[in-house]
Amino acid sequence: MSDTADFASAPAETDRAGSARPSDEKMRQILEGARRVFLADGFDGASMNDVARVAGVSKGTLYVYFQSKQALFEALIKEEHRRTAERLSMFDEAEPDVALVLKRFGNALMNFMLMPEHIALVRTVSAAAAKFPGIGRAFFEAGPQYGADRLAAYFAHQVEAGALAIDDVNLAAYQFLESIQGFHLKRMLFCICEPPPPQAVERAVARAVEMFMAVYRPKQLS
Amino acid sequence: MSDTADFASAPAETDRAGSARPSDEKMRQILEGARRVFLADGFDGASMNDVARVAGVSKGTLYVYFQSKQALFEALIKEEHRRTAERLSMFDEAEPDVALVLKRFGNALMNFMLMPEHIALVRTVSAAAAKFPGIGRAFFEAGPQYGADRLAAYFAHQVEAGALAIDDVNLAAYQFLESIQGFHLKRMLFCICEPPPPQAVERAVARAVEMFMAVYRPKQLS
Amino acid sequence: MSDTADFASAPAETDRAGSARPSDEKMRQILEGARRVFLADGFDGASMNDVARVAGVSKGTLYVYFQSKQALFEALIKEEHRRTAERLSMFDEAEPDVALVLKRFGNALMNFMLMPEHIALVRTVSAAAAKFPGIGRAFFEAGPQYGADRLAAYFAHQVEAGALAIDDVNLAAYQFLESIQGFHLKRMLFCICEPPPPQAVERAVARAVEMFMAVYRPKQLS
Amino acid sequence: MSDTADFASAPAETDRAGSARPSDEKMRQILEGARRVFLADGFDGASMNDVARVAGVSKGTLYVYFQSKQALFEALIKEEHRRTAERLSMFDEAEPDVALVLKRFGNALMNFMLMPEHIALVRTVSAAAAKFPGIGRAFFEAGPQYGADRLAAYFAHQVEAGALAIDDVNLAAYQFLESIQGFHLKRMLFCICEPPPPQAVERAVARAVEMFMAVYRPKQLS
DNA sequence: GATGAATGAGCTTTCATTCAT
DNA sequence: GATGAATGAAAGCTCATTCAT
Repeated sequence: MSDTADFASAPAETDRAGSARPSDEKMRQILEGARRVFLADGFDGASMNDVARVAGVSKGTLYVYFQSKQALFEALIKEEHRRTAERLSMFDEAEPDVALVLKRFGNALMNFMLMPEHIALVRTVSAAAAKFPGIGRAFFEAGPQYGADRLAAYFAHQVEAGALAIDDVNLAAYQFLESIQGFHLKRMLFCICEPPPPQAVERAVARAVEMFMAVYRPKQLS
Repeated sequence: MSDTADFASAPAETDRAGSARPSDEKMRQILEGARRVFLADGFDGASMNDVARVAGVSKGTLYVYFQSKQALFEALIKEEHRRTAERLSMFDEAEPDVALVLKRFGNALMNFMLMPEHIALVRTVSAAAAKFPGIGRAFFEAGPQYGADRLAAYFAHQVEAGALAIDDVNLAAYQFLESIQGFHLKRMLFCICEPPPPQAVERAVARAVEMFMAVYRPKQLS
Repeated sequence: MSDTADFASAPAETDRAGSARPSDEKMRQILEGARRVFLADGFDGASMNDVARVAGVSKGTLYVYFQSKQALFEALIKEEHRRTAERLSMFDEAEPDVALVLKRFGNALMNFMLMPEHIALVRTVSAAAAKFPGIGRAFFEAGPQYGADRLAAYFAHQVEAGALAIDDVNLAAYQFLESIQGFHLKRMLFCICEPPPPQAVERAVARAVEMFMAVYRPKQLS
Repeated sequence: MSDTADFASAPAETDRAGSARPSDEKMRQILEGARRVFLADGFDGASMNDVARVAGVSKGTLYVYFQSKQALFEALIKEEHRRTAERLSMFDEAEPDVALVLKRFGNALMNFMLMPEHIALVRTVSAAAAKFPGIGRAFFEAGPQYGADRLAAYFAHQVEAGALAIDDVNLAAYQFLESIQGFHLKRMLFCICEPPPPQAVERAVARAVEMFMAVYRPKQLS
């Protein structure tokens, strides 16, 4: 999926029954330290010294687990992809009220995306994308694209069931996603403010759903 | 407007007859060099050495015009704000076809925002926003917010004229802006691809306008 | 013989029936790895990591057999002394044609000394001699000096037998040895070229023998 | 003549009337520091930290004058070549006593070659030759080869003048040079001892000249 | 005995910044 | 005003060595 090396320098994993070997523990410490430092300072701004200190290991140990700063960064971003993708919840296909499903989904998505940690990730990855295109691409595919694909699939089901009237489900998915996120996400990306109050988010989602339903609600029932 | 120093160290401008004095020339060279280097490498990734070389001046000269790397960066970003704001064209209030105005505006906006240079600016600023909040805020205000305000004002006029039916013109402005940009901008931010072909952009704009008009076209005709 | 530690940390050798015990095997592996790495990279340029990898043992094992990098290096050089000394073949005392004996010896010596491996050893030892005088001395005694002593002893026999007329056999031995080696050895030491073709070596030896015989052939027979 | 870069990173030399610009002074300091440190510790054993300290400049300054450790080392060795070649004195073509000329030359050569500094240079260069073949080659050409060429030219003149009978002047030159140097040079290379007492050197030279004259003195007197 | 994870000092190199000219 | 030589702190990374298993 990506053009970058994959944990290449990690100590060989013997994979015995999932027991936490010392190296697993160190690996977790290192990635956690890297997460804190890289997301706060960006790739160029972070120093391996800081990573080591925050992770609570020696500088040398970092290089036992990862070949280079870049390799550690890439491993971290991949780890974050995984988490990101896992956070995208399922849609309740059984629920007949499509607007309700979209509202729930939209709110969950926003609560996740506006977390300072996620904002930091977006910032860091987009900045790094100029240097490491593979990282940007992998993140996009695991994040925005993956989410849009899932939503489009949901739309396709609902269209089949007669609950929505959409000619291009992919386009509709992107339209919906962008219309909820855009405003608050941009504000936070550029560091305008603290996360907005929940009501503000809910209102933004509600308006986006209204707009969406106004356009894509089946017309023929009337 | 911003909490950061303002060209503080630039040589006093005596502004005689608008003729290009040597220091103006140097200043322009430096900012041009800074633009090339900072936008390519980010704040942390850029070195003053590179800036000096690309600008064609000595390293010492940089510090004659700007107190520090940070001051130079801030001056650069402010310069870019100015250009950005200037690019946001006026709306043709006289044109009765609102959809046509929106299409023209949307296309012009996208052509500008998807330029690799602008993408680099967005990346650089959002990354820097974690370190220099003032810079992020200033950019947001001069860019996205300024554009949204102008669009909202246009909407307000059209509502007054009966050409649109919008209760919250600010929200409508953001909805419109995000629904055009989101998809392609994100793809480029994460380095997915070259600028999309003009047709793709036109199609995205057309769809956004359709959606917008479906929701906000005055209903009284029925 | 030398002022440096002597295999101090090697596992005690119980020497049972000469069978290859595991530790003997490891020891051989380690010394072979050390030989490859130290002769290629020099003492400072070599890393224990590389030695371990090339030897096919773990880094820790190195320190089971040798106290330190320096101790391993010294052990290696001593091992090489032994091989070097063993290579210096006997002289055929029975052969009446002294010139023939010298030619054979000279050719054998040169073939050995110009082997890339031996050149690497000379380079490495002479460089290390500044840091570890004992190593340089031991090598000199086991190599050049040992060879000269053997040759001088042969000369003494021939003088006694009336086949040569030499007043200072030691000096004569050094003169002979240097006049064969010098040119080609220096060229290879300074990396001028691949080993010279056998004919070139044979010619150099022949000339040296001629010169030697011209000076030291007994004059009174005529 | 060599395949390595030539003072590439040194500040541009404006070469005005040989006046000592500040950078010339620093350059000399740096090369002097490098000489002390590299010749004492070898290329790998030396650290740029030590060079800076001994030279009395900051570490950063080293990199203003030389791109890298390797570049500094190469510049140093080239500087030493120059000195070496300059030390090889002319032969007194007018002196009719060839043996006397050879003795004087031999003694001067040995006094130079056995200086601890020169020994250190030989060690360092031969060790470095494995890593940087260009350096070894350049040194060989500027040193041993250059000297042998000069001596061969002198021989050619004397042959023409009837003072010597030599068929291969090149070979004769190498034979002579090696037979004086070999013994003492090797002893010092392998760190056997302090420089030998002058008498020992004179004796070695005298014997070499005797041997040489025995072989190459014109035979037509009989 | 053998391992390899872990260390911290030290390596080469870069960088933002200063200052005499 | 403009320069570029000089700096020292800090960067990424390597290494000889140790120690629990």
